Amino acid sequence: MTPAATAAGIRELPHPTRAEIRLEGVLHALSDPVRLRIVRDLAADSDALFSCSHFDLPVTKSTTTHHFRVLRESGVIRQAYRGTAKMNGLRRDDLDALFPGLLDALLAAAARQAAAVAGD
Amino acid sequence: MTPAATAAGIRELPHPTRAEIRLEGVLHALSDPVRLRIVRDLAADSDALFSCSHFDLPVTKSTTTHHFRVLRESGVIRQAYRGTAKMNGLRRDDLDALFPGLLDALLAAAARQAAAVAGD
DNA sequence: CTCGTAGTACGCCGAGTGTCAAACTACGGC
DNA sequence: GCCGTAGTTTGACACTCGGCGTACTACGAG
Repeated sequence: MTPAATAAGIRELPHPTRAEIRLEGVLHALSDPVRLRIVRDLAADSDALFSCSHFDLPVTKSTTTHHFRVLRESGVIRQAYRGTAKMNGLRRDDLDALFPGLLDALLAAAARQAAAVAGD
Repeated sequence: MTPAATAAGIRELPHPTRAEIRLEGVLHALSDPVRLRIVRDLAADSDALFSCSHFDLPVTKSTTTHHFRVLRESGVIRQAYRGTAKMNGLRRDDLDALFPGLLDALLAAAARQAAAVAGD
């Protein structure tokens, strides 16, 4: 069925506005290893947009969809359809405006921890 | 009973070592409004230690205990007994060493959001 | 039109979370 | 020794989360 979906043929994805982004939500979204990894990959190429299938995640498609949804609903990423693919991009501008320095500190911390674990 | 507790009369609280602190755990600990508030209060007076009862939290004592435990086990705070009271302090040195700039960015973000909500 | 690929939706499950009340332990003061 | 205060523990509850499979809906290629 998907009631309001087939109406115009355009599935609008609900994104929180910048003002609606909650710090707790962002932290919760980033407290999952899979999602943290997605964000790190996304941040590595801030300009480029990646499709969901680009990521080599250790979970199934439905779980992937779930994680991307959490990231989108918490305001961390932005999603847009392009053909059958769905492109994902970091909302760096919004996050930097709301919480200056937070994203960079977070990414640096994640990179640092990844390096520590690797060299363990 | 509390087996190894009454032995010496000193209840040692298990803290993760600096190397054991995981970024995901810290983010998860801070993704709860109650715990984020505790950390903010703690950070306001980094030198001072506060007892659990010092905080005016909208939850019962047992829930408070639970939140403090999550914070301690994730490596965010350090706890020590002093008489019947349990003093709580931020592990700022460890966190700054592990994730430079993260705590400051987090606290600034929390303060910024609190101000935005207040002026809503 | 048909088919394949990309992603979604739904339901299910086990595990974990936040909350509470109630019973308990520990310490200090009387 | 007794009592009150501070905090813990336990068990219960509703809820959420992360994971899965399956069935489904788009869109593009042929």
